Amino acid sequence: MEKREPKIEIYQGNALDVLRGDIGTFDAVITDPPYASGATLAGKQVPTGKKYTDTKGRCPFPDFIGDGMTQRAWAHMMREVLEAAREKTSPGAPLAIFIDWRNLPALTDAVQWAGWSLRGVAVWDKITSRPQMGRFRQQAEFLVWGSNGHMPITRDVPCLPGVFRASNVQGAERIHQTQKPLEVMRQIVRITEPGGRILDPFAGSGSTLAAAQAEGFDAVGIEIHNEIANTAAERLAIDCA
Amino acid sequence: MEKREPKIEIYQGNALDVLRGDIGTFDAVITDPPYASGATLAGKQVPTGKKYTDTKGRCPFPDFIGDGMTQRAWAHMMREVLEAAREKTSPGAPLAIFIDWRNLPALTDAVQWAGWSLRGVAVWDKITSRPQMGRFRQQAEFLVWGSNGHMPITRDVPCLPGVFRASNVQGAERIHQTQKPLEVMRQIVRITEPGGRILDPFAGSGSTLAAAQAEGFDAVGIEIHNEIANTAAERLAIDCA
DNA sequence: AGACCAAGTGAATCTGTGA
DNA sequence: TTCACAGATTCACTTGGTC
Repeated sequence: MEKREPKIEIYQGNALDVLRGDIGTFDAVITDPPYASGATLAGKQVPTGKKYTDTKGRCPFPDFIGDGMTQRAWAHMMREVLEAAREKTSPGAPLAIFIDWRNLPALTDAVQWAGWSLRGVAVWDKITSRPQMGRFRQQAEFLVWGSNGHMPITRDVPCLPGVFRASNVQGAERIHQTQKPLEVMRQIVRITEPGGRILDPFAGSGSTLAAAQAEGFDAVGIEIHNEIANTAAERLAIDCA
Repeated sequence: MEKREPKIEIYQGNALDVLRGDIGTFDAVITDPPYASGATLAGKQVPTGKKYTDTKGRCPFPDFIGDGMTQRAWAHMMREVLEAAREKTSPGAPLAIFIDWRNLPALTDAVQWAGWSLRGVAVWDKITSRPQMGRFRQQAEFLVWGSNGHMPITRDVPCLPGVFRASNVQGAERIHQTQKPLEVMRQIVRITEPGGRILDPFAGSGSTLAAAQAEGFDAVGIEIHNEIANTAAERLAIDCA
């Protein structure tokens, strides 16, 4: 059998608006949303430009939209997007969402409110991170995952790891602040059944899409920020819709 | 300077009752509570003996009390115990609690309701676990940690890892179903300032106490189950109060 | 090398209740 | 009595490590 080239698409726009349009159905939802990490407590939001700066105060990346929300507003937004996504998703399809420890409880709530079955929390071990005297390192990010209702174990998908060990993307490879390593994303997209079509409603630099491409899945990304969407399209050598 | 032998104590009884008595003050709270993981949904409680069996249906360890509660009741119990513990704890003292992914959101709530400042989530990577086709392995447990109010970074404590990789305790070493590896516990108790006194309100097999002993901290454990308390006391070569 | 094991899980089967 | 449904019980099972 001849190998078909996977079809990868990016839409520039708001996830909810795009999901309300005619974009077909999906067999997996895999994403890395903005984290609202400046806003664990109301009134403590930090402008994004101040947070992701290097030691000299430079911030080489565009701000995200969504970061800087309060956790309440963020959870509400996530629930709406996840619900809209679920409505375009086949029964039993998997869901996988990256999150940090601060927003993990809010996200597990949002996932369940949106009608997904919560099934577990996997871990990305970044191996290194900024050390802090007298504390445990902030060395891991989390992958909350679940399914659209009942998920039979007879799907044509192997057993996948529960901890991914990989260093952060650094140097010229890195085109987005919170970019996930391709080797990690390639393992994660394999939760999709062969031939499946993946949705990433917060596509960012397009790591999910690149992994889908590498593993032979069709994929659709949505990215609200124009500049980031164009960078991702360039990386994937496709046009941005 | 001569090295003093650390003082390790175990009380057999209910954590709340013992904490209301005269047991002095503490410089850290480190524990591994029952997870109530059979009861994520009300009405779905599984008797402990049925859950942690091997492939032949054997279960060589006694049940724990607390497992099999609904998540609501469990969260309420945790809040009460953590609040009572905090009242016996010095300002800025660290808190560290093991939990699985099901109860992590409920626990972060309980920690905050009990007046502790939530500071992070570390990870124990168990390396192996039961595989399941088409899923991410359930390969990690979590360590929710925080402090009793403001926690200065000038404490005399080094930088500690955010991910602990260690295999489960197996064979004759294992005296409790859910025993944590000593090498992991030794790293965790080091969150305590030198010379500090550690409280474990759910002592179980006494891994926290053994680690405290090995690292030179005083420690007090509370264990409700008589048989388990005696086994722990034996392991630590002390008497059970 | 080989046996054994995993803070389990899903599917199939059995049991009990109410219409 | 039969059927529908929910809850409870039983059982088969998977990978990679450790002993």
